Amino acid sequence: MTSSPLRKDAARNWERIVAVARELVDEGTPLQLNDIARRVQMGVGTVYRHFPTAEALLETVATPTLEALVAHGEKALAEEDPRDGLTGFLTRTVEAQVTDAALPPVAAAPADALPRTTELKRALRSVGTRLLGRAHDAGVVRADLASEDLVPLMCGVAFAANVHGEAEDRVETARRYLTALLEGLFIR
Amino acid sequence: MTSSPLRKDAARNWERIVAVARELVDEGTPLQLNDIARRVQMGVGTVYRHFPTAEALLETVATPTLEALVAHGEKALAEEDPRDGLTGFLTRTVEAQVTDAALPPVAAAPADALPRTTELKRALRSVGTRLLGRAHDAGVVRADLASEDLVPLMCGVAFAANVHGEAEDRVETARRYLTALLEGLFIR
Amino acid sequence: MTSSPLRKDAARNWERIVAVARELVDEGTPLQLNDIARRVQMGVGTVYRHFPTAEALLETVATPTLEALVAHGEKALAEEDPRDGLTGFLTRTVEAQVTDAALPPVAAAPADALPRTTELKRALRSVGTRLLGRAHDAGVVRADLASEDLVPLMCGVAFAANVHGEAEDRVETARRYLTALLEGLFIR
Amino acid sequence: MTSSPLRKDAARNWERIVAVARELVDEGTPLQLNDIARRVQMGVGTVYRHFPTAEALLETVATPTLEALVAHGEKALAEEDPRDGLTGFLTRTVEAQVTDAALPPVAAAPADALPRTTELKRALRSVGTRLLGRAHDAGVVRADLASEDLVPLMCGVAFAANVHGEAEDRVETARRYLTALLEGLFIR
DNA sequence: CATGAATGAGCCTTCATTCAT
DNA sequence: AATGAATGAAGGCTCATTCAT
Repeated sequence: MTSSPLRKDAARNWERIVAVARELVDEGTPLQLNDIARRVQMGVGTVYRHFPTAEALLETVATPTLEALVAHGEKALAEEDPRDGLTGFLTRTVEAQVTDAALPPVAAAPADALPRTTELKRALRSVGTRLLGRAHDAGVVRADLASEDLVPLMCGVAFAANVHGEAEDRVETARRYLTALLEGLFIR
Repeated sequence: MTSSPLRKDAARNWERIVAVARELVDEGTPLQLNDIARRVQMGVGTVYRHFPTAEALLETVATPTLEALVAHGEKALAEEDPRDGLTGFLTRTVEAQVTDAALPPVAAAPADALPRTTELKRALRSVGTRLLGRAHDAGVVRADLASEDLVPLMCGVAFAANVHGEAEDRVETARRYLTALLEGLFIR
Repeated sequence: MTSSPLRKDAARNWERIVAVARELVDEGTPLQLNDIARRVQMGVGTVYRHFPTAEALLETVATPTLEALVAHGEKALAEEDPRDGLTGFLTRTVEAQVTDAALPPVAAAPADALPRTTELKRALRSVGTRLLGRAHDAGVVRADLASEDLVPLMCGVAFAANVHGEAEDRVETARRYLTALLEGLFIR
Repeated sequence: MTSSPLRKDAARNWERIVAVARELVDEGTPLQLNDIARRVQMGVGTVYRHFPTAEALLETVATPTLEALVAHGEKALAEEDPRDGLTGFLTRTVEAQVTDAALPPVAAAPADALPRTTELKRALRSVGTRLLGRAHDAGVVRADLASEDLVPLMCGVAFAANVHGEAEDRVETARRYLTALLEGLFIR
């Protein structure tokens, strides 16, 4: 009844798969479970057991980033200035989207493959809502900006930066776009 | 032998293909030349003769909208107020992107399939540049906003609206997002 | 009842087609009637009227070379030495096969598309037979060498030279191979 | 995960495919992977998994013959008379080319699909070179005959025999042509 | 005669998913 | 649990040939 040693094996496999998937995402290669199985030297079946779909794997790859964003958001709630808190959070979010190719599709997807993802996205919206609420309460933000707009807007900014150019200054560009947008969202 | 404007029957086929493609685009179905051939009851070869790739067809579908945008842009140059001119143009652009599903992929694509598309996109950027130039000259717009940013930003706004919800209020949402952004772009 | 002016047109078209086909053959491009129609700026139908199949066109392209070979063969009959006559003829034949890419397929084909080709190939075999006959009569050639072997052997030599290398020394190589073969065919 | 020599069932499929391919080759039908899949009653994917291209399959079909030729060549090295050794080897080679329709395209192809084929062709050239070397050393062969000429010449002889007639006496014809050629290659 | 649009069989290839081993 | 062979629908594209204009 002790946790069998297979557990360890399985865990290692899981890690290997995710690691390789991360590499593929980083180099812009579309995730295909067959392809991954070959690269990690496992049977397709094994990969499928761990990740029933490519989306599930992608979401898993994106998870750490999502977690970090949530964590950052929580911290931002401790900021003195509501405006700075919200700004910092949104900036981080946009940077993450532009930096981590796993994020945009996960963030924009209407449906999730993993419960964990749903949970994290909810948590993210939740901090966003709270941060925005503080800003609203302080009267520093446009009244017609709802918390449901935050994610779409961040996706939009990241998307715009990607359209701008495939170059390496996308973070730069994204920040510039976000700055302009925030300028419009906040009340002076 | 003279490259005539297309024979009557061929022209009819061309129209049928484009019409069906437009329907598919509207209902969100991805364009596939084989699929289209089946639907229009023509041999695949016929469709391929008219449109060598799905992109070419998509661009053809998008063409009227692009033309309308360019036309509107030209008119906007006649506006008294540089700010109104630019705003009107960008609004139309965003509305078009949200309204016509053929536009976003064409607008965001780094390469075009048809010369006509390249031409239209160039024309569009051109009016945009001129409208922005007037605004710059009048000192009503952020100095760091370059004309190369216009297209990406409009794509971003439209994308954000699409992420927000698949519902029918996307135009509404897009306008709202654009308003906020413009608020940030223009100098008060 | 006078030969209509269309004749002239048609003749010019015919020439254009053959000229372009020759170019294609020379550059190793496979002959496709559609392709050719585009290049000569004619309707496919026109090309088809002149040449019902690609083979017919290829044979037409090969015709002048075949005629030259026949002509040379006739002259070779006038040579004093039967051996020299045959040798010269075969050398020319092999050179032609290696030099003119239209020849090998036509020579090796079991069936012809054009009567003219059949005629020429027959004429060629005929001179070959007569030249070989003279050599036989003079007792300078292996008894088991039949006139039906001449064409295949020349095709074989050319083919060998082509296999040897795609380089430009194929004529050279072909001559070397033919020399060796002739050494074996003639009696010393 | 260890690249095992193939699972039992997979091996059976492999054999079936190769067997059917061999039949097709023998009856002169061009190899098409889809066609084969249909004939062996397997999914196309299965055939593609085993043989990525038609060439790979063709080479696989040709492999046993190539192996036999190499084996024969090795034995020929043991022959007393260098001339007999070389003659025997070349005869076998030509016979194989005329007998096995899989051989000519593989032999004449400038590039190979399978490493095994490259290996075998190299081995074949190698024995050829050694056999020719012995003949050269014994001074029984034309000085201008290089080992690179062997393959082309054998291909040429086989080709000539095929041109001669599609009949069943091609082996006969090929032998006759080879005899004549050898007569010219060896020094009396 | 010339034109060239239309045809559509036919070939190639990929990939998500299942399932026997 | 792991494996990886098998599947086959699906999509892409070409090209020889016909025939209405």
